[in-house]
Amino acid sequence: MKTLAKTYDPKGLEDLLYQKWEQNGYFHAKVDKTKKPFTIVMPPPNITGQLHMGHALDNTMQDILIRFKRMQGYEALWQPGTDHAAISTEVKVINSLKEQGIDKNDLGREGFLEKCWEWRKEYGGRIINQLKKMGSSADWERERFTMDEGCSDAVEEVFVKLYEKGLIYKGERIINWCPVCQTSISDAEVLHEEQEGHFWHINYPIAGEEGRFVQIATTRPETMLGDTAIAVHPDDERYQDLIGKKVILPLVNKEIPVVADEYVDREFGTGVVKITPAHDPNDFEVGRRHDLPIINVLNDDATINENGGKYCGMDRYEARRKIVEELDAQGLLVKVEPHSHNVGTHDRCGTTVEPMVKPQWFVAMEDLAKPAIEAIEKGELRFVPERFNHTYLHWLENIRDWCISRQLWWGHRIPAWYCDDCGEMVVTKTKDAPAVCPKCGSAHLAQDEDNLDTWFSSALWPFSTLGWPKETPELDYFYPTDVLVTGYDIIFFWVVRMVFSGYEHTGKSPFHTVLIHGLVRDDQGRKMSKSLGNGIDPLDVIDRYGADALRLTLITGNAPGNDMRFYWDRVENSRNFANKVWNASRFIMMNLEDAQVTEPKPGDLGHEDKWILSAVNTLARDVTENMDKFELGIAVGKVYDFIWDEFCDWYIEMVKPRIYGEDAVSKNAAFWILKTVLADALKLLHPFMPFITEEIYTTLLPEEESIMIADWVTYREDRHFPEDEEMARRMKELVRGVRQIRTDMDVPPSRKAKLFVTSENEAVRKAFTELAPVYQALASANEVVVQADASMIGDSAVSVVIPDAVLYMPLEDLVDFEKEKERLNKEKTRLEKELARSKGMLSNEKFLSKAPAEKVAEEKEKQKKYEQMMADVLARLEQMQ
RNA sequence: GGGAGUAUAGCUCAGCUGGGAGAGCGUCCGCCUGACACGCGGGAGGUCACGGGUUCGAGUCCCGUUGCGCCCACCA
Repeated sequence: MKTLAKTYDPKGLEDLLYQKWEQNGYFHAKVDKTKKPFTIVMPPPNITGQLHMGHALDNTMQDILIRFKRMQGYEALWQPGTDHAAISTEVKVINSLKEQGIDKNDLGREGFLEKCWEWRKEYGGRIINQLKKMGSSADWERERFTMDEGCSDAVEEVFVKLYEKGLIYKGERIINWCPVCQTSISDAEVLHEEQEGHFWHINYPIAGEEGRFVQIATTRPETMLGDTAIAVHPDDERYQDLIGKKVILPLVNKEIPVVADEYVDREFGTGVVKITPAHDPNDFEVGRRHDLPIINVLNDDATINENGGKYCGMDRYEARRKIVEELDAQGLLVKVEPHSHNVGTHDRCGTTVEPMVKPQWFVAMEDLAKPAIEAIEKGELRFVPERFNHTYLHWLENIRDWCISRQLWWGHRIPAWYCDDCGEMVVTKTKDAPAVCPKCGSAHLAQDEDNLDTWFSSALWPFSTLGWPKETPELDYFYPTDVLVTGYDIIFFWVVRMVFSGYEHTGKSPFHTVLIHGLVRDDQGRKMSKSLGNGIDPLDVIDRYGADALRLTLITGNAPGNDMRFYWDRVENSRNFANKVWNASRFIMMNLEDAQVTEPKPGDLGHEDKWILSAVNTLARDVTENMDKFELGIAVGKVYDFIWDEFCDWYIEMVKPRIYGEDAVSKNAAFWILKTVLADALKLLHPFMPFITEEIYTTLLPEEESIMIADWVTYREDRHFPEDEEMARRMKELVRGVRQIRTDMDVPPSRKAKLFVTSENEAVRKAFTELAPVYQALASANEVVVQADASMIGDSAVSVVIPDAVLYMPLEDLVDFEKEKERLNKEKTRLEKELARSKGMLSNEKFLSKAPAEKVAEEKEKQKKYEQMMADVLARLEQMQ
């Protein structure tokens, strides 16, 4: 048997164990119809990514569930992979090229893509290796990439299919444009932040009516260059005479009409709105209703274009200043008010997005959203915690068409070809791309320059990774998957899109449960971010405290859906727990050395043995229940408490005398229990702390190959001993009482005392007699005498009164009678309070008639005990007079 | 403007279907007791935000108030 170091050192060990697991193929799941499948798809990390606390939490939760199910006998597949992360990667590669003095455009599309693939080759595996450091037991043999052949085929399959159904269309619509990234982005990628701005009130002269103006208010004066109307509410009395007339657009000096539209809020501003269809989503709609021209005044980089006349070439903000200045000079600026309003920014770069009208590709959402909404109602999909059902539904019910085209190079290119000669468009898979135009026969065909939103491919992840659109055995067996684990910030981007894609393409929800977690924040509650520099590197934590400690820290006391803060103190505590487990095991194995342990006969088990056996049995049942309900924090908390408090601080201390004693039968029983309970506890702990449990388990049981393939602990009726659990409770109370006395009386542990236990109850006397050695160990007693009454005990003793018994501790000269009386009086006060409460309840007729019978019986039982204890306390006080 | 949360010990947070107020850290006292000082034993510390209600009984359910962040939203 290996000797174990005094403190647990995870360094080096974790990597070795991981290698062993991987080499033995424990992570690999196969199609096995004799077993039930359990599947989780890993949210694919970006190839540009570095492991952060969010990944650490997300993957720890998944690993816990997978390991738990695997031990329960499921064929557990954790399907991993990485995401090409279109825009993130493209930006990273552009920047790294820039450092080498290379411009993306000089390389051309092909050249640039080569660089991207090089990047992927160099960094794409980095985060996977970091996930392995966490102990993630994903099936790496099945690792996929969103741009690998299969996933790309799935993307084109879906695109063509949806196009043919009319659910994908190309159109001139208003979209969100990022002037820095120079691409369109979807609504989900726009963050709204409240910004302090201004409200400029401007007079627009009414055409043909010298000196008459109409006042409008705007927060973006520069867009007036693209105004093609102004609008008032059709029922607004103030402006009835204006409807149908024209106003002169200042600076541009062009006549534009006054239209009436319900969109206008009479109460807001002046009740007159300038209409810029090219640069505002609402105005775009108004423009459509009134057939207004669309004048785009911005270039892709948000400078004013040639439609802006003399402002052409100016930046949007510079133009704004200039325009305001000139309006003021012309006396058309009425006033400027401070005004806070929401500004849309690009979630990736923070740039203020500019709504623009451009030809883009869209997914029509209305029909697709319907089954995804019904999924919740039908119970085919649920969120944990449930409140996220609302978040999900609300978004789906108000969904707008999804802009899927991106002006990027890295990613899935839109599979559409145009004929240069006749303008015909062909949408088909790349492998079926036409050589000549099917309409005019021209060979001048060019593929659409745009790419797809990166989420278009991740939306298919649960089934594309399993082989779809091919009907693979994996797809048949592992799909639909079971649980999806992700943060609440990803619901709109990913979860929603996976669900409607699942229904549309496979007819099923891709998973039945979405387990949501929150953010890991810093110790001040701030988001961890690069710009703040407050991020904590999980690898650094692992390096200092081990992966098990990090995992335990992330899971303990964290409720689903809630954010948590990261504290080094808590990691330390986790590390301490690992060390505790290590040392308890070390102690057991040291003593077990050379011992031939056999299963004891039931009659050879002591109360304490049956208690701890029963306790771990109950624990297994409870923990399993919590795991089934995804209450991971509660589950691990129970294992933690059991190991530290019950097993280490009580049971191990209790059996020390037997271990060091001569009674072979009793010794064997103790050994067997220690070994059995430890093995069970390790199994229950394994999903949370895989490394340390593996190391100890295989050392404790050298015949076992790995704890990963051990069976989960299940509840056994034949290991349920409620009487012994009760006995243990009583015993602990008594021992705590003795310890309290020793502290109160300043009795050093070195001074051992004889203990008397008196009880009128014969069964209790018997149990205490059998437990005498336990008391000796736990209460530093040199002898324990059990008797029926206290008559033989002198006055010079302190006592502890517990239900059914009184414990006396003769201390001869050490006793301070006043202190002892004080103690007893305190006890008396406590009991009086309890009795009053109990009597109150039991004299309440409503309680007696309405509360469940068991509760009433329980209360009566309590009262009886209190009364008995009170009698004992009073007797002691009497005795001391 | 909507929506969903949260308010429990000095700090950070658990507390599932209503009946014991808890953990970690911190703090006080005593211990290097033959696994562990990354430890052991014993304490102190809370009107469970506030006001109502339902109930025999509420931190736990309902309504309202206040504080705090969060998400969504096209008021120019």
